Amino acid sequence: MDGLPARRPDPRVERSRTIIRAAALEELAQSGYGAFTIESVAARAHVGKSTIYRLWRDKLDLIADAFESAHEQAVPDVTTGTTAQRITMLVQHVAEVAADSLFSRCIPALIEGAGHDPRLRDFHYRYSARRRQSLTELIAGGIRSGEFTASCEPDLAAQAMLGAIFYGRLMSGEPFAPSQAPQLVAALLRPRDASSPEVS
Amino acid sequence: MDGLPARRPDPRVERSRTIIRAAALEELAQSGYGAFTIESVAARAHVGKSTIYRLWRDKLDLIADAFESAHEQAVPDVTTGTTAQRITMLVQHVAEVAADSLFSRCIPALIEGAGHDPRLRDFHYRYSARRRQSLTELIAGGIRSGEFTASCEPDLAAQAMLGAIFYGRLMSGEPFAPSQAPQLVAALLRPRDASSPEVS
DNA sequence: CCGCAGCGATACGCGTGCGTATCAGAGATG
DNA sequence: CATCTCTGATACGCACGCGTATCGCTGCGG
Repeated sequence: MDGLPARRPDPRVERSRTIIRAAALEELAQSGYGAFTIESVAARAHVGKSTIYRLWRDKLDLIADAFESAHEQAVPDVTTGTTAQRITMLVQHVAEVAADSLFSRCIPALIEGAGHDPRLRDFHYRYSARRRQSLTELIAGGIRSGEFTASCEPDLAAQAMLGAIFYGRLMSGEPFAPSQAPQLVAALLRPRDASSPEVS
Repeated sequence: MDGLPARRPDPRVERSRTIIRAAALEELAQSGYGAFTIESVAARAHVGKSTIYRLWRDKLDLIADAFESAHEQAVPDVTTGTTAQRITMLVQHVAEVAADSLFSRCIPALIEGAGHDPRLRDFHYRYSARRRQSLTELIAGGIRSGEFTASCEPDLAAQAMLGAIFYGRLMSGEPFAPSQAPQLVAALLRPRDASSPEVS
């Protein structure tokens, strides 16, 4: 039915998409959601405004797409070591990303945007939930296997770990130091054998 | 030196200030920082735009002042019970405020605004730091007095408790349930005598 | 090497919010 | 009751950003 000649895709299109998405994220990081403008993105990307409107319907569409593309910084699956070690590494990884990455600098914008656009809200909640769930499952697994005893529900422990990280990021000038991760994890998981470590 | 007749202050002025500050906070909660407009506030407060500009220099001045006035919801000084109980009550209080209060609904706006205006940033950081510090001191006191053993540095424990609360508020649809507060506190503080409570 | 798709630049109409100015009337003062 | 401050309404000029349209040019595909 399609008598179309099936022309090869022009490489310029994908190149534009990539450049513009990156510029959009930088703009979100710097200006936030409210002050985000298509014109700033165009200037930052050294691109004509029309190119942006050719590739995305509107401002919101670009923002949502930029976030979704940034999502690809997937959490690396740590599969070596004891469960406690794997948990520590996961927490440490999240702390590092939160401390310094383009995506993390966009989180304030994402929070603000989530209050305005359902599509952003869905993305934000889903993304956060996924990160939290994988940590929860790791903790639950460690408890099931008897490696340690949790001092509270796995999900609550996960929330405390992630919360500590983001509290530093969002509510104070000093981000959470990744080096504190082991201490934080140890505080919430009690090895079955060893006695509790004392802190003077 | 002042030959001024010292006229009594017109009550309408303070009344306007109060009404407009409240409307500004509601506007921040609903629209966020970026979409905040003086004209919306005026409409919401059933007040002329000129009245607002007569009492505040500009948009930022109003926002900063509205936040500072909301700050007055001071944390009640809990002074009864064991230190652990006082900590639990404090955490529970923060959780309740975070779950549902006008001020807490403004936090996304505050975070966004902190990225743009130094005055808002100072307020935000100072306010958060104060809350965190009072919790830290409470924990440190309980450790010093030998009531319990912390499983980590007091400040880190405080960060985990507050973080868990705000993670629920900002990063997922479900706010932190205040009923989880005792479990969270217990997980991070170990009574010196009793054996650790097990969670199946 | 031809033809066309994608490109940057530019200009446009529109809406919106800023911060200012003006003005008549309501309400507090004394 | 006379006075004068504060108030809400309204209009203004300005700047900015949206989303659209147009136009030559560039560089890719065939």
